[in-house]
Amino acid sequence: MTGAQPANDASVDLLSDRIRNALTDALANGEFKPGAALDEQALADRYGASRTPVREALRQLAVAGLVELRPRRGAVVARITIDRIMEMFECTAEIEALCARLATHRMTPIERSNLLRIHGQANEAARSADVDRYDALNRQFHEALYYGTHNQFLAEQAMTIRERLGAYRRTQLRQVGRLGRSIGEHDELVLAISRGDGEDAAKWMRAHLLNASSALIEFFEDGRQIAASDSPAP
Amino acid sequence: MTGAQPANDASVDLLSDRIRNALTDALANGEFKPGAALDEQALADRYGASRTPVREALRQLAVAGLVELRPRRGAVVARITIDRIMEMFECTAEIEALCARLATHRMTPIERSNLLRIHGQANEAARSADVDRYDALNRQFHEALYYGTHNQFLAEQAMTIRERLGAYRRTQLRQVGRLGRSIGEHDELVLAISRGDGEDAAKWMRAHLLNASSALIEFFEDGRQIAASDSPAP
DNA sequence: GATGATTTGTACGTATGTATA
DNA sequence: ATATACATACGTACAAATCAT
Repeated sequence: MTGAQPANDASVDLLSDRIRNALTDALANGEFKPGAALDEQALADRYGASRTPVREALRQLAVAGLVELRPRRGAVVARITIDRIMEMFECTAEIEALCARLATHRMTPIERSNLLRIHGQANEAARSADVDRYDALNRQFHEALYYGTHNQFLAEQAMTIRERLGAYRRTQLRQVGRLGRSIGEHDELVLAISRGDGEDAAKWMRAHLLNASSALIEFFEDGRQIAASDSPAP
Repeated sequence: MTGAQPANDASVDLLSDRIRNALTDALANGEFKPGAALDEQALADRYGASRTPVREALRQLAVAGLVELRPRRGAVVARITIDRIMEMFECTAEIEALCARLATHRMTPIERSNLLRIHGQANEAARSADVDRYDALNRQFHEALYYGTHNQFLAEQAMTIRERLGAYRRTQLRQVGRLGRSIGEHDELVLAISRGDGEDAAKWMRAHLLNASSALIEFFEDGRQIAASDSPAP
């Protein structure tokens, strides 16, 4: 569960790569809170390496948008505003809607039946309220649509954005009732695909993700902060 | 002309940043051919620095997809197949179509009139067959649409992809007749936006970029290779 | 296939700029 | 406001792997 970098993923015998992957996972899991300082020496100690590969990993993560690099002032976990999360959700919603539209016409019969199988399993997981299992199947479902576009580049873009939203997506699924509604939206999406109606599939996918977005925003406006703000008192 | 990295673009007093920017430009201009080896020491000499900042720059460019990093075997300019370029063009076409649709409804009057102004200037440049000027205005035109979506994240995504296609886009514009057709397509797009018909604007934008794609493919299938292949004889 | 040359990957040292007392 | 402490940025050194012969 690390990335959509094109090649290079093969041999991960480089320290800097291992550190980058470890940090990516840690960030996606919310292990480091937004705004938290990422001290090079501390990370070097944590991974039993010198500062050099840590620095390289941090620079790479900065390009991917996961950490913020302030020249000569160190790296912090990317601080993110609610507005930006909303922007990211809208972007995801539109790109995944696009994937749904293209995949509707391009999936092979095998891919289509695979999608249905995943959807069925997700339904079961939802009935037994197994959030973690549903989360995993949900990801599989969306990834099946990415690759169903038969456009590898687009699929990578979609994956990358989805990964960046990962930490926020999970909180949202745990809201009461959200899981059931999510399944319902998938139902409609799958029906539209089966009908071969790409535009309608896109519409349902967009609605699905915008609903998830709304759920998240409500959740946060119920008093919680997103970033552990460290800005000084005015 | 450097990038869509969120923050950090402010103070470029870091050597690694300057080198990264210089390399980005060099790559976009086709100064280094795909598949060409990027020797760390050679680049360090070229930029009057040590290998350390060069390495950091290369790692960053690898995340952005501009160079390919083979562990312990050095970095090469990202090799790209025609299929992948087609995928990238389709992805750009769809994402820019999306931008056009959103921008149609979201641009402020000022942004709209600015778009029209740029379009007018591009028309002039096209009439005088000033390809370089047209190229610059064309970029402004598309960027105006990105930011017209009022979704900063989406705009950054669009910019990043556009940059990655930069080196290939230019060759395509120099084909006979392509420039005139490009203007005609912009005309229709601008009309649709003025009418407030977002769906139609999206349609024209998609067509515009897919045409550019076709032009490029024909160009390459006329005997030219994309990557200076260095694979060994079979 | 073995050996030498070249280049990468990592560690470490030092200077410069930033934060803090 | 000045000085001290500290983290970063860059350079250099060396080990290990790749390549060329």
